[in-house]
Amino acid sequence: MAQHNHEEAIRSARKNLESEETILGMTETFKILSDPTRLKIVLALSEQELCVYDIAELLGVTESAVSHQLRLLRTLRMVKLRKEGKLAFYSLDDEHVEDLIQEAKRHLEE
Amino acid sequence: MAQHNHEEAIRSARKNLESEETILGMTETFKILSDPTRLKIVLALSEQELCVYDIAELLGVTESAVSHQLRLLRTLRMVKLRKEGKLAFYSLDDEHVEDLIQEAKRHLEE
DNA sequence: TTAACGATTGAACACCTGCTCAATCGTTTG
DNA sequence: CAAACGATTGAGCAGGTGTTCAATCGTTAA
Repeated sequence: MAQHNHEEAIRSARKNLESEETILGMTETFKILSDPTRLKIVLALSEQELCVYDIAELLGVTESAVSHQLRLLRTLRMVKLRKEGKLAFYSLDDEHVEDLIQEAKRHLEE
Repeated sequence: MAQHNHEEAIRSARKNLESEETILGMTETFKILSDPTRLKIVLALSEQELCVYDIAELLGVTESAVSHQLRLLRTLRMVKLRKEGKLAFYSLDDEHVEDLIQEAKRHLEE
């Protein structure tokens, strides 16, 4: 005998879905933090600004790779840029990012 | 004149980096939530369990696609499974996931 | 001015991801 | 039993992602 009402379950669950636009915005946020290089960059910038050269040295990757990733982070307004001579100093441009990271860390610990 | 001490900046920033293992764990968490289909599944399950058929209907995708994604979500212990006859009921297996999602939503709204 | 340095850019490449499709399994129904 | 249904699986494919490499730009130092 059928004990499960498909239509009712679907109707009820639909209430918890966000709009397509909100969904895509949220997945973009998660995606930008889902790459080790980018996450390390955000962590490195959590308490101070750094130039591209320093980030590359710190992470052991080329400046080119860092520059490409910083471009993505800038597009999503996660970091901002300050130019000084030939140096480009980057810093965090969003106070919520660190909360997200702390939450993810908490998820791992338990 | 050089006004920026590269070595000191790098040394200081290194303190904010987590271990490689922690970094990878965090990026995995973000990655699993960075796909629209998977995020919708998690949202749909936020207040009730659902079978694969219902999730597929709700999202307008095939049961196969849902099953593939549920497998990934189960691997990361984000959802758990309860079998009842020929139905497979899935539900959330992590109370931190919703906090992460709320944080991402807050990030969008401001 | 020339050379060196920090940074950026675009193309190319290898790798990964998510879906479709078809086959299959387990359970229930006729 | 056979048929139907819900679910799973694996191969294959199209699209996306992150890095390297080489070329280039802007600024500073020689």
